[in-house]
Amino acid sequence: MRIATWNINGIKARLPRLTEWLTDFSPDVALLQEVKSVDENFPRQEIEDLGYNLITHGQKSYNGVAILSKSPIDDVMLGLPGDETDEQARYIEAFTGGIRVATIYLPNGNPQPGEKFDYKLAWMDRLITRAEQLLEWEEAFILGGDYNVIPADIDCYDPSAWVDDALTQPESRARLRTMINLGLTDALRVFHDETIYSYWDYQRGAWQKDNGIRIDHMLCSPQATDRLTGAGVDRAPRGKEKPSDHTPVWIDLAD
DNA sequence: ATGGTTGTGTTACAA
Repeated sequence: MRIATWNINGIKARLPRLTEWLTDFSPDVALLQEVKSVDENFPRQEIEDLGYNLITHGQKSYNGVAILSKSPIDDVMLGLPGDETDEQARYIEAFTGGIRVATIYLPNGNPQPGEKFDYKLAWMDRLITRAEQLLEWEEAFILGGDYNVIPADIDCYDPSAWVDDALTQPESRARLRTMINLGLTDALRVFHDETIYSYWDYQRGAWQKDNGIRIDHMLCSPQATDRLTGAGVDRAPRGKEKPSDHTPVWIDLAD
């Protein structure tokens, strides 16, 4: 089965790109971020017409995540546990197609230092706690999404331009490494040891110059990693009209 | 040169 993650930067603006990608690329499961829509306005019918079930967790104007799947979606959990006062829609966990998946829109954290960076680090600590809980079950699961963390300098076209950014701070990178050290695998790195990007800024001709960064990740539990047969980046959507600034990252799992 | 662009039930703010 093929599972992909894509930060679409607005479902309303991106619906044509999303539907053509679902048709052409045909992932079994799609983890979406930054839908920027309340659930009532989400264009469910257009997606269901393509053969997908979907769960949305949205809010007005900002954030918002969704899980699309060709299989039924069960055991849905909206929101990341650990802070009942957190109202930002950044996490859905569910069971579909025989595997547990989460769609993650991790806080950007800029500017740093500051309240937003503190929120990012606290959110990552909650994600680590949730990963520890999931690992106790010793089952296959995927934590995929926009992590807003550039893991290492190889994942950035110009590390010197990003030294003060929340995406490269030691505190951000250390927390992502903690997740790896718990036993999760960065799937894209299993199949690609070269520089490979998932995001290009809209500004300064970043796409045309290939000035990208890698911030969209698919972390696999040991039982999921055992089934990994491939991983990659689908660059095609980034080159089309009215694109998202992110492009899909995908993995293939043996049945 | 602190620039540039895109999205949102926008017109400020997040990315």
